[in-house]
Amino acid sequence: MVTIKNIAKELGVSVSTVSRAINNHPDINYDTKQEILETIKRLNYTPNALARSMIQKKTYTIGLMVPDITDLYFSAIAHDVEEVLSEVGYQIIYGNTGRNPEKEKNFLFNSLARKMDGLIVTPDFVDDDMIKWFQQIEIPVVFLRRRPPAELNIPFVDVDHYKGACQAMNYLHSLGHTNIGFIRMPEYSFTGLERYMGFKDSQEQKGIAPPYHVAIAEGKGMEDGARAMEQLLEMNPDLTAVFAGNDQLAIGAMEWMERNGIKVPEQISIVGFDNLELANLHWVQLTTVAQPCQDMGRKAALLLLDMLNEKNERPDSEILATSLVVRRSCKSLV
Amino acid sequence: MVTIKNIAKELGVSVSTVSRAINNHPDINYDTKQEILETIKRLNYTPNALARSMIQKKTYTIGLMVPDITDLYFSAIAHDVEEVLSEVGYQIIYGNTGRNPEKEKNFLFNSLARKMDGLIVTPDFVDDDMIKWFQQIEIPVVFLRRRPPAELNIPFVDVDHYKGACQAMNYLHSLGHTNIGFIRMPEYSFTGLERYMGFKDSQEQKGIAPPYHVAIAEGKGMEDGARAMEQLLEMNPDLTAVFAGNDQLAIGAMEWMERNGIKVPEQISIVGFDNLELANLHWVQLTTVAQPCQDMGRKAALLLLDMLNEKNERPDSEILATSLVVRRSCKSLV
DNA sequence: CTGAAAGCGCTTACAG
DNA sequence: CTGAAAGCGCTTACAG
Repeated sequence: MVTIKNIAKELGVSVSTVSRAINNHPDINYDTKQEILETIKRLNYTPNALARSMIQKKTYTIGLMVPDITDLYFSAIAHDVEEVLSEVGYQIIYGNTGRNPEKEKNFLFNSLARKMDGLIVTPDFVDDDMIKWFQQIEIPVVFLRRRPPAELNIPFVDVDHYKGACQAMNYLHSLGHTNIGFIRMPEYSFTGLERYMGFKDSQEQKGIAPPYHVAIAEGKGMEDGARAMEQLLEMNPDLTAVFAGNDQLAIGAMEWMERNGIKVPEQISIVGFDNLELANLHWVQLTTVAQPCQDMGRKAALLLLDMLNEKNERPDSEILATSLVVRRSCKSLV
Repeated sequence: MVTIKNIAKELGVSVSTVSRAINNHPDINYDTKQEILETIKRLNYTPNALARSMIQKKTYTIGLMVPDITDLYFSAIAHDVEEVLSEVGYQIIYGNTGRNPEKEKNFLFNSLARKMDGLIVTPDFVDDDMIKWFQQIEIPVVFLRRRPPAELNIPFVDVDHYKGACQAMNYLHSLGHTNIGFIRMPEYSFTGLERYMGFKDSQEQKGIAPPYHVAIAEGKGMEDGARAMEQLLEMNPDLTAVFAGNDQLAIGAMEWMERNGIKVPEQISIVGFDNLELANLHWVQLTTVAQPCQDMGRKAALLLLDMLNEKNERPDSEILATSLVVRRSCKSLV
């Protein structure tokens, strides 16, 4: 492997001089620099980023920890984070936790050992130890789609799931629905919880008394939505509308209804959340709550950059607003 | 920042001893080791992976370069690659090229500077310079979804797109279709080209004379499929079947037909490629060619591991077989 | 079992 | 403008 030493020896100069040529240092003779640059090219020399990082205390690597890169949401985020950060010379070390606490810890601990410059993370298990850990580390961190606990002074970027759910419920209420079922995402899902709170509080504020009919889906996929829909109708055959925690669940529910001869929206109205491309399919035309999926990764990366550049040590968090996309899955009762 | 020196000083031992404790070296007194380990915990010391890598010539990082992480296919790959490799201590440095030659080169060059241990890549621009580059580098590389040019002795993992397309065409032929249109993915797509070759050769072998009616889509999305479908019917109003380069294009075409009162499969049969979850939607029920999406990332990671462990310097490439999934989008003419 | 020393490939004052 | 030297935080023979 060719090193800075080889280049120096080849030309009979010192390694300092070679280093200066590489790093565009002003204190170097023009001709010497040209010669060095040429030799570098000829010998196919690549500076060792590790050695450089050791001295400069900067690795130009950012850790990106997500629960599931396969989730459309997170792949969009990964795309944008990479786009923004690679533009200014950073590389992304990505970790997929699968919501496994061990993998989460592992990734986070490794980020210290590897001296990453910053972290963009979606942690699912922030216990007391984790909180202490986040308090100790000295590199900038941004939370993505998760709100840090009160003890942690970490900026975050998230969508206002709660308000989004309220938008959906207000719409349903405005159409005259009161007997509304809810298909909730699995309990582990933080966003699922917030959306559920939006559902519950909306019903309460509308003066609708419990019990509220909620089916908790086993997963986030379409089959899970179908099963949940079945449960929902078993416990409450009279419901006129369903609010599903995400589009996939909603579409699964629609499929189940289609198979069982229940007409949407004539017999049952349905609203989803996410506004996936799917929701706009001709056969689906699902009314749903859109979240600004494109912006999240970009915003998180920009926040982190501000912190890295010390422009802003503790930038403000961003809570992105949702918007209701009305299509053809709801019927008015009034 | 606490270093191995601090630990050593704290206990009045040498750094060598501390190092031995950390690395489970046998030549160390049991009690000393316990003391050191305890101090490490107390002082919250994390070994510097950069310093270690410099000496050991091993970074435990793998580069993963994909054109678009947002593509379902690549996010599944990224998921599996991470799963397999993180299990044995590697971390993934991920790069998204967006099919931009500059970004591709950048990522590849950086992988040398950062001393990555291996590379799993999907390059779109392998010109002569790139070929030379791949020949020079000394780390193991696996191509994913791309066949390396003949000069390059690099193993790859890919799906047999050509045969898959032939499967689809054979099916259509067996149903009596001969006037078949093809919706081709954009020209930049390598997989699109292979699938197109499968279409063309199948028609030829069936003894069907040109011209073959092909619409090249502008993108890979549903709207692109819709537009292509329109073009296809303009140039050939009599076609009885359409083979689309991927499911999204196929579904876009179906939507367009639905909007224009053309019944699938009564008037026009359609076959897709990929077997996305979408294809199984109740309203879609698209007959399509399934590719073993889960296996690719895993297989590529396993190949790379073999090379990293020097079990096998040049393992065999893997060409994964597709399978036809018959649903309800094709009608028999015989 | 332990420590002193060399060295990984660089950068950065410092002296000239 | 240039070079010698120290040092980043480790590991690894080598000697004892």
